[in-house]
Parts: sequence; structure tokens; C-alpha cells
Amino acid sequence: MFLTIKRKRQLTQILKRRRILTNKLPQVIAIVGTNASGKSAVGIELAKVFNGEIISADSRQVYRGFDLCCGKVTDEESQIVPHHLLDVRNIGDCFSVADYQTMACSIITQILQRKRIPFIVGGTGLYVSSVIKGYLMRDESVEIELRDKLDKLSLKDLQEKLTPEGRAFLASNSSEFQNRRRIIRVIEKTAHGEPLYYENTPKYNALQLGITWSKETLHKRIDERLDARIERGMIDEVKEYLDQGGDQKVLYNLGLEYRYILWYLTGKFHSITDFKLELSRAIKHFAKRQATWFNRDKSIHWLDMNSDYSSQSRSLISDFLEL
RNA sequence: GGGAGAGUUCCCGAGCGGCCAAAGGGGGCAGACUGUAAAUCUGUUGUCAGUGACUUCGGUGGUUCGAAUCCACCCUCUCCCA
Repeated sequence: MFLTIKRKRQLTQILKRRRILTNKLPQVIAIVGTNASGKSAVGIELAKVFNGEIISADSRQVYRGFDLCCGKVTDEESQIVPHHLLDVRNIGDCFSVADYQTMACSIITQILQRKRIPFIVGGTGLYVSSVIKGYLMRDESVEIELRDKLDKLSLKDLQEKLTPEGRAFLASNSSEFQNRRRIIRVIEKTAHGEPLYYENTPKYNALQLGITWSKETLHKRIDERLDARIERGMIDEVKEYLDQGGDQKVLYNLGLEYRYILWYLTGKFHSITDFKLELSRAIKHFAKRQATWFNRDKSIHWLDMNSDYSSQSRSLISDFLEL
């Protein structure tokens, strides 16, 4: 009994100290949620109120073009509040979490220098986490030759290529031992002497707001958004790319819209109805994966979108910024 | 009217006497994830109870120790000839 009280006291001390520490860190606000949740609009609204600038956290919106495919904000919207990390690479170029982290951090520094508030808005959970949790990334970049070599191996060969440490690392997670990409990464890391287990060093004090809807509402939003984008010429974006000699493999690897439109244009679907049905389903699966990722993070404040989420989020931000 | 074939679990689709609650895929549900992340991967999916029991393979009867699997009749569908 005595011990537990003592332990509790210790813990509160630790927490207090940590809070003091993180409180000194620069403040950033993150707005996360699934596909079609309406993050962008909420982000713009809040950034406008709180003198903020938006840093997109979206692995596909970093590429130029394909605005409808990846659901970028419109020009009018992006003029309300400055947006960053949109259109910074050409389609087909390499871009990784590490690139994202570096760029996002440097932009955050600039925004802070302007005495404004950085708003990270996006659905690529890994990207958001890399910045606000402060993933420690090594300087070593991915070695193309090694990866190409590993890419050619079968799953079984890859598994056999793991060092005992690598095997032990993956063994704790049965689904990961079947995942070639993850195995390749572990092999690369051990080859470079990088640690397998990660440590994070937060550089910011972050407030995370999450947007959710009931499954029914979300699905309806996804479908409506899909229809609207097709109406506005989403399919043509891919068609033009292909007409100009674009690489099918690039589209395939980009997934969802890119992959399904490629399939549609190359005759994989019997009709546009089939295409829409399949793509809509794939987007919903993706939204579920996003939700699974975000649900793990207990520090996210989920907004009740069925009530006054706007004043709710404003008061959360005001408290956080101590305004 | 004559002939050929088919009806299987939410869907598609294997199974063709016991090893079948029934392969595989899809869908549903759940999960993993730190340099490809809109990617990639995993688990689960008849019901009830912790071993087991119960209901299921168009319907009804039958053969058999035992049937999704064999037989009879019936219903539905597809195809070919008329």
C-alpha cells in the first residue's frame, strides 16, 4: 500500500517534469482523420482563426498534378491560409517519411519564426507521427542496389536472410514476418548497423485533434466525394498522364485512385459502375486502416462532429495555446 | 415437346460416400505498421457451449453403420434441338 502510494507520487513527479519539459517545446497543432472526413476544411477554418499555416501530411499530395486523384484543396481554399508540402515532387520521384520529416520540420521552424502557429493537417498517420513524436531518423538513405537485390528474393529467402536479431525483432509480430517490405527494411537496417528498436525525441509540444464520423456517414461522404471528383475529371488526370507516356507501374504503386483508374482505363472493369464500386470499396478499406492507426494514439482528442465541433476545437486550441 | 447440364455456407466457386462446418477467392469484422505508408502484411467469419454438441450444401423421401456427395420424385435455372 505504502509502496503504491510512493510509486504514484513518483509517477506524478515524472509526468509533471515531462510536462514542464514539453511545455517548453514549440507548439504545433495536428488535425488528423480518415479520407473524406473533412480535415482540410476544418484545418483551414482553425488555422484562419488562430493565425496558422497549414502543413499537409499527405503522402500523395506532395506530388505535382493529380489534384483530384489525391483530393488536394482547391486554389481558392489554399489562398485563405498558406499551405505547405503540396506539389513538392514530381510524380514517380522517391519520397519517404524521412524526407517528409525533414521538410516539415524546417517549415515548422519558419512558421514559428513568423510568430504563427503550425497546423499539420493530413491523413498519412506515419507522416504526422514522424514529426510530432520525433522519430529518430538516421542519415543513411536507402541503398538502391541493396533494395533491388532484396526485392527480387522470395519471401522465404528474405526470411532466411534475416539475422538472429532481425528475426527476433519480427518474431514478436506474426503479421510482420510475412510482410516482405518490412523484412527488407529490417535487413537493410541490420546491414547498416542501424538499431531495430526505435527511440523518439519529441521536438514539439503537439495538440492532436481527430475527426471521426459514424461508419455510415463516412461511407456516404466517401461516395459523394468520389462521384464529385469523377464528375470534375479525375479519370482524365490519369488518362493524360498515360497519353504522355506515363509509367503504369508508378500509378499501380501509388494505389487507390491511381491504381483503380489505371485498371479502368486498361479494361479491367466491365463498366464504370463496377469501377466506382470497387474503388469506393478500396477507399473505405483504406479509411479503416487509417482509423486503426489513429485509434492507437491515445493522445488524440476526437471531436464530436455531430455537435458543435467548431467551438469545441477552438476551446481546446485556446487552452493549449493558453490564450 | 425432345436432349444436355446446373442448384453448396453473405457472394463467387471447389468438393462428388467417412479425413466436411465444407478448399480458394470476394465481401464483412478486427488487427499490425518508425525511410514504398493511398503502400504492405496478419487474424477471424454457421450457431451455442472452454474439450464438445447442434443446424447447414434447392425440396421431400430412400439406400447405407455413415450422404453435400448414391437413388427416386418434385421445384427452379441455363443451354441445345424442335
